[in-house]
Amino acid sequence: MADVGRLAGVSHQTVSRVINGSRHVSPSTRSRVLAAMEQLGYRPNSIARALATGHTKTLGVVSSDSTLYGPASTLFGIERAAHLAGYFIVIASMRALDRGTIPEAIDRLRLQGVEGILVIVSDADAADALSEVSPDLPLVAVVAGPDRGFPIVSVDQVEGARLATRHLLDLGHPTVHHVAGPPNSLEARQRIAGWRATLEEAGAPVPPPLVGDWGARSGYHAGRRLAREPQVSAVFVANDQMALGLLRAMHEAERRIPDEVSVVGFDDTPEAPYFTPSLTTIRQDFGEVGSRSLAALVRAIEADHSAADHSDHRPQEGSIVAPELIIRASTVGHAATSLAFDERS
Amino acid sequence: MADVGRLAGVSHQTVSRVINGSRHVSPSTRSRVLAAMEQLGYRPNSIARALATGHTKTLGVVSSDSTLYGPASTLFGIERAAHLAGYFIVIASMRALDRGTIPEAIDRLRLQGVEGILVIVSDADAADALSEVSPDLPLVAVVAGPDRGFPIVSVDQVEGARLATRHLLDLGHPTVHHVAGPPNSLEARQRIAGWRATLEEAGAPVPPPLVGDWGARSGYHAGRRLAREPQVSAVFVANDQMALGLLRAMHEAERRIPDEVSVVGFDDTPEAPYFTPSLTTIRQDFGEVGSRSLAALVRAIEADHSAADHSDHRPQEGSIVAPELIIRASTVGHAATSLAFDERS
DNA sequence: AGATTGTCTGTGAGCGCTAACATTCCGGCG
DNA sequence: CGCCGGAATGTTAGCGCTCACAGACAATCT
Repeated sequence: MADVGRLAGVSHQTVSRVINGSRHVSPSTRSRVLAAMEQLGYRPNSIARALATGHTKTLGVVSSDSTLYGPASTLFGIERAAHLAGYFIVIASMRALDRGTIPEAIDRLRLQGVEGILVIVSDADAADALSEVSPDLPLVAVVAGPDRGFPIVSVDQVEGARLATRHLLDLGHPTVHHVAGPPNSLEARQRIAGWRATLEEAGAPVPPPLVGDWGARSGYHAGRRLAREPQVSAVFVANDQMALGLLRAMHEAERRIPDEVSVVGFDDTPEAPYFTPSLTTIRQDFGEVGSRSLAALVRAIEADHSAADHSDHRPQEGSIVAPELIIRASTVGHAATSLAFDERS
Repeated sequence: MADVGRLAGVSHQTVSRVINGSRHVSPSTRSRVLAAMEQLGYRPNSIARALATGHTKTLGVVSSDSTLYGPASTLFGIERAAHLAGYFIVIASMRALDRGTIPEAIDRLRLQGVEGILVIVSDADAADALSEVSPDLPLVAVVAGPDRGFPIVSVDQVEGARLATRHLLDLGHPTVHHVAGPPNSLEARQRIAGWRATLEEAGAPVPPPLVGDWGARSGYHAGRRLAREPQVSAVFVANDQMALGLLRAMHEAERRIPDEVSVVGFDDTPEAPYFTPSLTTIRQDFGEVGSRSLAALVRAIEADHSAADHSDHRPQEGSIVAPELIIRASTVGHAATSLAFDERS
């Protein structure tokens, strides 16, 4: 920087002013400095700047290392939004999102100098552990469920489950069976809650939900169980992968879909239209969740910088994204909802 | 740090020595310092350390923002390995991996102070652009194809395609049709090459490959085309998602699988066993690719630190991971390869 | 005994930048 | 004509840490 200044005939501080776009630099000086920077191939050192300013322009994302469609999509939504906002994303993934690993990951990121943290969390225990994290850093959670003292952004899981269940009831099914996600998953719990509430409101019996682990395999096993029960006519499966397994099991058992059994999934993965039959499901806009959560975090950070009172770093504004019912052939057999329809959209 | 030193009755430098595990600190001093750190809640500032040492312990990953199974799995493999090696990962994703965006992303990361860069690249033009990136930073590419002047880690795509094609030929099919990935994808090209070479070696005719875009939808359209041609008895599809679409199209056309048409996919996504029928495919160990590429990068960086000669930052050691054929019901109908088999493993 | 080695600790400088204040210069005002 | 204020620039002092060196002291060797 001093070299640039020397070449341009100014002080290092004026170079700094040019870099930071200060208004108090004359146009001629500015262009001389820019030329000198160009000539010397100067690149500002963001580490030194971070040390001097205390701002790293870096955010941490804590995530499971799962390659499930949801978390991965959310992560990329976050990265895109961060890029636009001028922030970098450093990731701390973990095999298991349990009570212990969350604080550890947050600590790693804190040491690394991030200005704020986004946690993509599904496990209930892990979410509880979040409340105990010391609030010295802005933090936003992408997590289903009730308020926990920091901003939350997520898709409305209860509403999604309601849409799915109501759709099946509206089709005339006496009740709707449910293949749930793992018991520790907050999303799974919320989907159970939405499903149950909708059945109860309709006065329909509430069969015991089967429990899966999000994987196609567990959906397959649930499907085998359900296929054996002749009265099962409608199933709401808590994600598309499990729904795939269930479709497979129904196919093996020669239970025709949707004539004998209607199936609704959750997520609307890109493959869902190409299942056999194509899957009615609940679309979640993960990209939107990612960008909204990032926006909330950036707001919190920038409020923090301007606020004199640095006591509470946990702003309250969260955001709920609405889910959407996508009707396909696993619930309704007629042409308007066939593949051809999907292909147009 | 000075405060800690004062409390422990030593200089700041001794505190630094304790933090960095220097051997030249007496046990009693060390424990006094540790106690003082604990008492004051001291956290070392990694930014300041990075400024002083020049090492940020941070690596950049350039990746498309796709949520395809392959790139996402590789990314998490990288993160896991980086964690173990004591490095942080900052990601720079991009919508389109074309010629222009790669250098831009690398520049962003460079400014941010990363010590090395991993590029997960599929697009041929983007890979070409890589060769023009100034070699002032260690760089490892996760990319299919020939040597380009920097270390490459990938799965052997040609071999994978050979395994798939040979498997189908061994089953007695006169030839094997191919649904390829997008023309710009290096993986797609390598898979075409392996498929074509295997057919030619066997003296089988080489039908023109159909072109897809990795999405299930394009596989579906390819499937509709192929289903119309009665002589088609074996299809090698360049990834599992497209294979799903193709299975769907065959099902609609009432072409029975594997009796009339045998299908092999590529990737072995977690869902592949639950397609209808379950999909024979080529397994790629993406996690292994991730960790090997990280290891190669870390080696390059650490060689760099110790080497007096800082002229060439492009070590030549790459690594090729072997693919594996997973036989399931889309090519062989008998019991040994049914779901039950998969479930055991 | 003196010289030599080794261990432990302290001192000062500086990594590259920005914040705060100081200075210069200029035009416009009474 | 002198004074004031604002724009442009310079000066100084850190940000929190590590590096290179220097010093103190004990143990070992000749």
